[in-house]
Amino acid sequence: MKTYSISELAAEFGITPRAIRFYEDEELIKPTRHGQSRIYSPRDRVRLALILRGKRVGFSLIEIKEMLDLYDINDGQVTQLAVTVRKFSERISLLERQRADIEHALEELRTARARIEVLLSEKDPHHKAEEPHGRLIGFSVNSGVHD
Amino acid sequence: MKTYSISELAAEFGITPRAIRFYEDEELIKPTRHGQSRIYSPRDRVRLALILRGKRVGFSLIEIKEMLDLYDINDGQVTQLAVTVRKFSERISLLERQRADIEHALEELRTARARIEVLLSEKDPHHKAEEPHGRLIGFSVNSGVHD
DNA sequence: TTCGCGCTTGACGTTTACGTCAACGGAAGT
DNA sequence: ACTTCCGTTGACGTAAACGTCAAGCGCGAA
Repeated sequence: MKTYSISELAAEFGITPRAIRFYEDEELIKPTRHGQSRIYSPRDRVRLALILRGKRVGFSLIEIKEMLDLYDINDGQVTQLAVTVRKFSERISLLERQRADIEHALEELRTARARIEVLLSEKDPHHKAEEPHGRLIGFSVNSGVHD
Repeated sequence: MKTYSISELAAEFGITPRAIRFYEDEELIKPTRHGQSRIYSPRDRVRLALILRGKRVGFSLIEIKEMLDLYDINDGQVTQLAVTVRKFSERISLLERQRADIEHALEELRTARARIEVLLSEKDPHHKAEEPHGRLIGFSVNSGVHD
């Protein structure tokens, strides 16, 4: 079975060895050892990928640990399934809101960019542009205020 | 024109006055004053909403400030439009990746929840469940490792 | 054997985004 | 006049997620 050194993984994922060791301190991964050196299995590598993805979607390391533990738990007996379901449901609705936020932000950024590009194309190939007078981007007054 | 007090806005957005003052320290909002007290305009309120949405999608306060400044800049002369476009494009692709990450996470959470619910329904109404032996959720080995 | 390289474990520093007092000020009700 | 709010400005504390040394170990090449 293939193994990895800490710096290999660090390079592959674009992080530092320090970060990986930190994840170990926080008990998110437990590589084996060869003497003193850490040896990472493919499974460790997958966990690392999951950790990073978790981070990208805004989870804290503690939350990520909890979720990884939930994955692992079911290797043995099934514990507190109801709690697990509740947690997952909470996560899901949180993520759905976040996705909606992102879509809003994307929309605004895209239209803003489009307007700016119009300005640029008016300036560059021909010569002048005088029209745009007020602000470029109107705030959408109802943007994100909770219900 | 309607105005708001700091605690009004704090209550409306579910944050503390301290947080709002902090945003002012960091120059993300500049309310007017009546004596010592801060007076917030509808525009300030919108900015606050944008700040919070920015946070929800993972921007730092500094990044949010930059973006708000970009919105404002165009009230006067048009500065460094090309730079603006580039920044916006970067943001957009970053957000798109983040959205993809979220959709991955949502998928996994939903299927995991579904499987757990099956286990629960087998346990509760009738009596036993013996089959589930290995782990519940298989890691999708290629999950999020960058290209 | 000595060099350099990669790895190790502390230990302390740093940034972000506020929380948490402390001490004070002005307006409003009784 | 006194208390009660709501607001203010410091100043210090805190949690998360590492960064940044320092000092040392083991191992293969020269």
